[in-house]
Amino acid sequence: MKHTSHSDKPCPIAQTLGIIGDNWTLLILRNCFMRTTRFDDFQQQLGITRHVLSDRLKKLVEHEILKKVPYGESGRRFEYRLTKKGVSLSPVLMNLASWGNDWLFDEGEAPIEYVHTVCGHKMKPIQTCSSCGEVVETNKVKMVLGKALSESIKAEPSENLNALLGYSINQD
Amino acid sequence: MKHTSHSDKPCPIAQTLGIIGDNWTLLILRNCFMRTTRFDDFQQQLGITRHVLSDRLKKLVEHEILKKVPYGESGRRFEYRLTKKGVSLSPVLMNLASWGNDWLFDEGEAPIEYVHTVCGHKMKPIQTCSSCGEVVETNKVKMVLGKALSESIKAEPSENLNALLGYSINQD
DNA sequence: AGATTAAGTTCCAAAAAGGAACTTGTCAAC
DNA sequence: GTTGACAAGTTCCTTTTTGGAACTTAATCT
Repeated sequence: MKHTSHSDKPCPIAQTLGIIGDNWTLLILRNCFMRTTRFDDFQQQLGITRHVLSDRLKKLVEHEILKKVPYGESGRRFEYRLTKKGVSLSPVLMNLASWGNDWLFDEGEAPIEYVHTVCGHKMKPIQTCSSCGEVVETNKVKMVLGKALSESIKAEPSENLNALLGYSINQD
Repeated sequence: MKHTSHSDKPCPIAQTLGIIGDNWTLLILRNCFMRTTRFDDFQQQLGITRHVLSDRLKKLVEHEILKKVPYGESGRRFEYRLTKKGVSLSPVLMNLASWGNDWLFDEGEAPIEYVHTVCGHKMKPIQTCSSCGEVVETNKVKMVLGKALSESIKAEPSENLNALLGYSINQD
């Protein structure tokens, strides 16, 4: 009935996708990271319709991923700027880019690459564990229920319990 | 005119989002990582309509993110399983989950957490540099044009060159 | 003053998603 | 050997969301 926003589910992935998981928002954010700040610039660079752009920017501002900053004397023109919350989406974008480079382009033909300015070399993002610092392999990670969700499950046992227990990776 | 797929742009983020960047695909993949393999299970767990689910699974199989494996005697029933290409999307999902945990829930109330089974502790994914191994801060990364894109830019200078030069991060 | 720019709105047609029932081939039980 | 249930989709119709283009409003440039 109501257009199902994923935001009511108790899953951080679903809720995050409820905010940024549509066809345009992550591209808007990509351009934010590339210093685009103004309405018409987003519109032209992305080829998005003005109506949809307006909606998405509003939503991003509501969720404090962007902030709308007046500029100029009159204060009637605005810049959209990433907040800390917005900047912290950077790993999501970098991993999307890295996956695209790895799987959608030939070796050495990746259209966009990252350079780590600290060491000066080309880089890919590598995931490590915040506890032990080691590189994390996908099949060495388990999902576990946090307090809130495990309580809500106890209160209302659901048929997709299996979807919440953990995961392991299928080969090939 | 044609429904703009982002796939024709020379950007790995846009192309990746052209494949997995719609409202449902990443949730389907989340459930793949949680061992869901069958059509009806996806449908019930996600509450997605069968038609859309069918489309999305087809697309994921075409892009070799999932493979469709017959099972049972008749071979007329199928499992959808992650390929290597699909499994390598794991960092994207983990970072979405980690961002959601950090920003959408209170301390200690995160509904789903990760445990690194090597060290046995709760973990968040931390990005490090594939060259020097150090932790990567967002504002210490620069985007650079790869060969293919810089050639294509030379051939056809575009008004959004600025969108391709690099980025730095806005504070707050 | 007149033209241009910025940031949106409004309106209509086209595309995509939601909802529910229907199909097709298998298996298992009566 | 007919009935019922199941798995994996399709089909059909309605509602929502996009796309495309023009219009608005106020401020700014020339």
